[in-house]
This record gives sequence, C-alpha cells and structure tokens, in this order.
Amino acid sequence: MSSSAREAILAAAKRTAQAHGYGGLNFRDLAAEVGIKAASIHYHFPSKADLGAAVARRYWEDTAAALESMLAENSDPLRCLQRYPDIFRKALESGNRMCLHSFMAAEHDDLPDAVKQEVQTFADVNVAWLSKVLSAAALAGSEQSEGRARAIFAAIAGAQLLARSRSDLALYDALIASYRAAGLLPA
Amino acid sequence: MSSSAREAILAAAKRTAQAHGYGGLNFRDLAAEVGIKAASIHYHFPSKADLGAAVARRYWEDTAAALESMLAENSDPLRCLQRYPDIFRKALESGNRMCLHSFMAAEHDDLPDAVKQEVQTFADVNVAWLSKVLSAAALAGSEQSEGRARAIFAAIAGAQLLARSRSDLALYDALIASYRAAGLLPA
DNA sequence: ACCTGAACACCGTTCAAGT
DNA sequence: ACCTGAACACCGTTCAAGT
Repeated sequence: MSSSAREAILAAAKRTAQAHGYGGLNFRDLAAEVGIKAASIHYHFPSKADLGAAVARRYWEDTAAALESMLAENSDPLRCLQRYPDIFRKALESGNRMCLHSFMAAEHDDLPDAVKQEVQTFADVNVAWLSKVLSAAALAGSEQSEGRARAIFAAIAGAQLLARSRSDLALYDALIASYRAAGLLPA
Repeated sequence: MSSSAREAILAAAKRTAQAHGYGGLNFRDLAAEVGIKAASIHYHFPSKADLGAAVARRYWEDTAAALESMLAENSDPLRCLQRYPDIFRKALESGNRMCLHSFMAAEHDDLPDAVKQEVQTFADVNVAWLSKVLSAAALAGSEQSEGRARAIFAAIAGAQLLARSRSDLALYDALIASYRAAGLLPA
C-alpha cells in the first residue's frame, strides 16, 4: 500500500495529540514510532500545520462516522443520547487520553488557522448530531435543541477534562450521573 | 521592594500560562517581559517546575481570596452562585484567556508532580466553595452538594473551553444560560 | 542579594540533496 | 515517489563573573 506510511503517521499523531496536544506533537518521536526518519514525515505532510490539520480532520471524520453508525444501530434516539458520554469515556479508558477538540481548544492561540478550522468542525459535527437526536427524542423543540446540544457537548468535555486531571474514571462517571440528576442529560 | 522581580515574573507567567499553558512558558520571553535576562529567573525559581508550581499555587490562592470576598460581600448565597460564572467570563474578556486549571488539566501528562498538586488544589478550592454555597442556599443536601458542586465546576470549565475555541463571549453566555435552563445552575 | 554573558546539551523544523 | 543528512533556531540549565 502506497499510503501506509501516511496512515501510520496519522494514527500515531492522533494518539499523541490526544495526550500531549498539538504542541506535544513532534516529528522525531512520531518518525521513530512509524519506523522512518523525522525529515521523511515532511514528504507526507509539508509542515506541522499540515499534519495537525490532517489529524484534526481525520478525527472529526472518524467521530462523524461513529455517531452515524450509532444512530443506525439504535432505533431509539433516547438510547443514543444515553450512550453519547461513552465516547468520551473511551478516550479516558485508553491511557487517560482526551478529546482532541478539547486539547486543541485550550491551545487555540498557538494553532495554525487550518487546524483551528478542523477543530471547529469537530464541535459542529457533535452539536449537529446531538441537536438532531434531541429533536428526534422530542426532548427539545427545534429552536432550543441546538442550544441544549451545545450545553451537553461543553459539559461533557468539561467532565472529561476534570476526570483526566485526576486520572479518575469514577469521577467522570459521577459527573455524568450528576448531569443526569440535574436534568442536563436524559436519565 | 526586594520581591518585585519575583512578583513580576509570577504575574507575567500567570498571564502567559493562561493563554499558552505550562508548555508555552519559556524563560527567555518571560525575562524579556520583566526586563531581566533569562538566567536571572533561575535565581528566583531554580527550575521550570518550581516556577510552574509557584504560578499554579498563586493562582488558586488568588481565586480562594476572590471567592471568600464574594461571599463576604453578598449575604445571599444564591447571589454568589449566580455570580460564579462571571469569574470564568472575566478570563475570556481578558484576551480570550482561560482558567489555568483547565489548561493544565489538558497538559496533565506533561506536568511535574509539584505542579499537578497545585492544579488539584485549585479544583478542590472551587468545589469546596461551591459545595458550601449550595448547602447554604439550601439547593442541595449536604450529601449531594459536593457532587453538584463538581458538576457545576466541570460544566463551566467546559463552557469556557468551547467559547475560547471560537473566541466567542456570546457563546459562553449562551452556554451558561442553557445550564440554567436545564437546571444545572440556579436561575 | 541580585543579575548576567557565555556555553552546553538537547530537540523540533527545514531544505537541499540523495536514491 | 520516497527518504535523509546536516544545518538552523530554540530552550532549559549551569556557572563563573559582575555589581
């Protein structure tokens, strides 16, 4: 496969960025992981900005696909809403990693414009999906569903962030339970 | 004043860290801002870890003082709860900066232990204050108040993070309004 | 007490050059 | 097409020296 090096770089960069951010991405470590030299990465991604944008784009593409298949597998939109926090939980389960969007949101001031663009699209994809599911579950009118969707997305990102800072999965679960008890998420 | 250089370093480092994180701190830029040379910072802070820990400590000390004075100025605990999100709003107003705790929570894997310690204390201070105020406002039983306090802290951090990623203060306000509408925050 | 110049080891990034 | 060596810029740190 002619694109296997490129794919391997993308996969390794995604994993690293979820733990160390865009700033934590570095060509030498990445290259070592893939089995080539640091300078060779520039053949596939001319600059770090290009790599970052490609990683962020792939990240939201994968998420969009996962969300769509979740919707396809569950006829009940309420069930989808209940499972949504599991996506963010999985990142914590996998080496206390976090959502790439959240990390890059923090790094906003240091991000090339092309990367910022893809980061925004990740949020848009999640909010649009949540909004659609909220409407389908008749949990929010079509005018309010987007606002509620944004609130859910932001709150879950915050829960993941706090849980990560303690390396505490149980804290994440407790926060999601609190959101449900408070009425932000459906029980 | 014998400590003015030290204080100036702390203040500059705090501002930088709120926009670029611990990783974005560097002695040369910091020194230039303060008007001394990079090597001189080591007289006040032997290592970067020492500086980072001192900044994070000062950050939660300042926050603790602000929270206590808010409580002293407002006899009504409910009023305090309503004003709590303003603290996070002010950081966004000030050059789209964010809570140091949130940024360092993201950077968790790359933080020296002494810094992690202070980051945790910031969360503890906020949660303890929120818990106390929730109980005083009779909005949560003493068993549930800590859980609710954590949920509020995490959700507001998430709102700030999302708003920062768009440089959009109105989005922050909308998210807080959504939290109120959903019942997570008192209206 | 407080500060600095100079040097060190290290690392990410770039680019001209290799095959 | 794909990869690399070597140079470059930068950063945290040290230390002998300065005031």
